[in-house]
Amino acid sequence: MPELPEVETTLRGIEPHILNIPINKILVRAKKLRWPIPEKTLKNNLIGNSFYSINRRAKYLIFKSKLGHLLVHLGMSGCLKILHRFDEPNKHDHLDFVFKNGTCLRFTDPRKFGSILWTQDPEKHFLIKNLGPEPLGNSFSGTYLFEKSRRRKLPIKSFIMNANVVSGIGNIYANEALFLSGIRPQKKTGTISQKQFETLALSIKNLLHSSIDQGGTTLRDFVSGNNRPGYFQNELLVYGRSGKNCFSCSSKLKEIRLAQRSSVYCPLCQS
DNA sequence: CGCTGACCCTGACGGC
DNA sequence: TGCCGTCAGGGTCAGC
Repeated sequence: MPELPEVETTLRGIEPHILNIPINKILVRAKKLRWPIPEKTLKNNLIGNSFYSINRRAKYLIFKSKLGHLLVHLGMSGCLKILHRFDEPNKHDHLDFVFKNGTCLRFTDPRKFGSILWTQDPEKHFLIKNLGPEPLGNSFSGTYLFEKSRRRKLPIKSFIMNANVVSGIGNIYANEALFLSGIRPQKKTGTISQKQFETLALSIKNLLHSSIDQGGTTLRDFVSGNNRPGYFQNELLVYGRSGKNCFSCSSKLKEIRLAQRSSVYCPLCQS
């Protein structure tokens, strides 16, 4: 399941196989995911047309074509795969783009929390326009977080997981980044110093970079677009390790729930 | 405006 | 073996 590095890995995996190849067929097998799939619009605009680029914004993939743009979000359980020849779809294979050369781009999503949408102007789309800066971009920094955080009372973990503050930090990386920064997930956002925010912003950038380098985090059966699994799960320090010993000080890691998401931290290393 | 909790959906897993 | 409750990597939205 996709966090930002998985989405980036997916982009890099599928991009070489589909750019500038005309689309022959679009097969839609689900009526709706998070929102209804705009089947007619997709067919009217994309059949005979092709994608000239794919970009990522937060966890959205934007497939650009000359008539408009396809917006894809993988939700909790979605993935995109390249098939070099057409295979019979399984239960949760909701959408296929079949290209002129026989390549098939297939969207699979058991939980149907993903999104398939069409837009003329991604920057103005309601799901994109309020997103905060990219965590790997230049405008995301400790100073930015500090200024945005004053008088905020919510837990720091909820703050950095809010896509309007910074886009693309999911539960795994929020837990990991707070551990690396020595900050407890439940600490009130407004009480955190500028220096701590500098550490946190840097931790987030380092974490995401190294995860992307390793092809993302694979839990259960996530497979990137080029069918290679990621290896970052071997490096997780706190996520999924509740009750186990801290790698740094050997204390027993604690788990609490914040906004219905599991939050694991070291009671000694994080304060 | 800021924040919390309910909700969308399917599948896996543990306890009884 | 099956039934039930809980949990899962995301995100929106109503309501206080």
